[in-house]
Amino acid sequence: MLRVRFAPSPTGFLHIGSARTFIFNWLYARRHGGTVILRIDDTDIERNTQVALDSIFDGLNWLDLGWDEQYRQSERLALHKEAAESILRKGRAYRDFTPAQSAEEEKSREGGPWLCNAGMREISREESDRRAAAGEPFVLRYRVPREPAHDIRFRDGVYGEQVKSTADIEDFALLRSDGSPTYHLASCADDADLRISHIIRGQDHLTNTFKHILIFEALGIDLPVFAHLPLLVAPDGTKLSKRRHGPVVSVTTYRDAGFLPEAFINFLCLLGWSPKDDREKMSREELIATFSFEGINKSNAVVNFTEEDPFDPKAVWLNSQYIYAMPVEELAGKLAPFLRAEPRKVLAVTPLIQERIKLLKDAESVADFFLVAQLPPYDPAELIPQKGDSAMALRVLERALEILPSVEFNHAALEEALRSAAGALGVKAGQMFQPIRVAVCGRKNAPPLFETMAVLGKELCLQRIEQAVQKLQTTVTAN
RNA sequence: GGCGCUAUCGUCUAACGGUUAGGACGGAGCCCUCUCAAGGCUUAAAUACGGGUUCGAUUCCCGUUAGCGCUACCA
Repeated sequence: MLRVRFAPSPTGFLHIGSARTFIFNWLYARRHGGTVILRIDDTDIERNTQVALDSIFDGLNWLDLGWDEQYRQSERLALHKEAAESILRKGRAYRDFTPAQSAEEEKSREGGPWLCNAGMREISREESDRRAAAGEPFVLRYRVPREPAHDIRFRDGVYGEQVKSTADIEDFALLRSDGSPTYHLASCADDADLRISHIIRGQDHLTNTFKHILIFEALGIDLPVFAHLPLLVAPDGTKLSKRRHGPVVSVTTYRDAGFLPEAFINFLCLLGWSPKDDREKMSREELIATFSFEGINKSNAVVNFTEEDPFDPKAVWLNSQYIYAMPVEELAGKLAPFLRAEPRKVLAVTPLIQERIKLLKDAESVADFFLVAQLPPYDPAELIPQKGDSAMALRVLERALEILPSVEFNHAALEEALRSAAGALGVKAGQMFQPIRVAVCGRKNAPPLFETMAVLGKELCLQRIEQAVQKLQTTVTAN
């Protein structure tokens, strides 16, 4: 039975690298009919926060992929302790009574590899038991088999054969001096207990895997399959981090900007993985059917964001492709929270802005003039058409005011009326449309004029054109 | 410092010894067009460096350089 797990620790919001790890785990499980386990790795009591935990669930829920089982490490401490004791009983761990070192002392040992605190490995079991019973604090360390050293090897699903000598592995901690389990112990004990068959995680754990293999061996369980994912890095090449890069790496930032979860997932999949053909936009089903470790790249992938633009242009482009392909009713539903207008209005506006937004949030600025009662102030010079003057603008608008009351507000009738009016005035169609567009929308760049006018309605259009005429007249007299 | 991983256009990537080194995003240009978009077409842009192996290396090996990761009683 194939079982995978995603194990975030609630020390900050869910970041996009973690989200990708989750997605790849999910895809792999769905592809092979396996089980997805969400395990909250909250053994670091100092740094865990409820806000972070909520943010992780916010992000995960938004992705809408779901999972099958859920656990919390802090509720499984007895299991971790038991694992630690069993390792100690087997003689594969020892108590280290050395007091915790300060940061400065840590620095002083730089220059050579630290492997263990000399002497502590050799303390007799009797003395060790006695001192522990007397209440002396200790760190429980793995007794890494050295002298003779031997190679630990495994085959990574992505990186291939991996070898490391035990001579290069330090006696890492299993239990802290307060008795709490470290990440390595808790993670392995849980992976063993939950019968995780495939561990798919970030490449930052590649070298930790040797330690984990030692723990699994001591626990006496079969090794799972390991597959490590290349890291997501910032444009400066450093690992994405909440501290250095801020909210741009948070999944909820993407949600709030109006990414569609499908597009976001699609984008993340393309970072460090390739279907090996030229497909870019892929549905959830296609991703499940295509995903495999063979397609995963070995080198880190840059998420291309800047201070001015927090989102990778490719993510934005993919999102736009999903928006363009979406049925109007569905898109209108997604747009509603961003537009804060009545559903009927949103539905009418949606087809006009669908191809003009890349993020749902863009709708706000693209569709504003549809939704406000009063247009924000604009420069009357905008009303002047190409190769024309304010007199021409005035003639056009006044003419529009004459003919529009008797025109039915639909595409065909408006086009017919305005084109023939242009002919009668001796101006080009564009010169006719431009002043009206600005009068009605308050700016030069807007959706197609006739549909726009139809949605706005006759009354509002006439009102706005009248206002434009007044603007022009006051500027003319002022000059 | 030690150990490990990685290295193709600005970015994401394809080419698992033989290609004019392909695609996508972004850029530039053209077309379409009532503006803006969308769409179509065209274009610039890469094998980090140095040695091998081979008839032939982006591809295999070694070295250099660079980046990243681990080296915690963080995860």
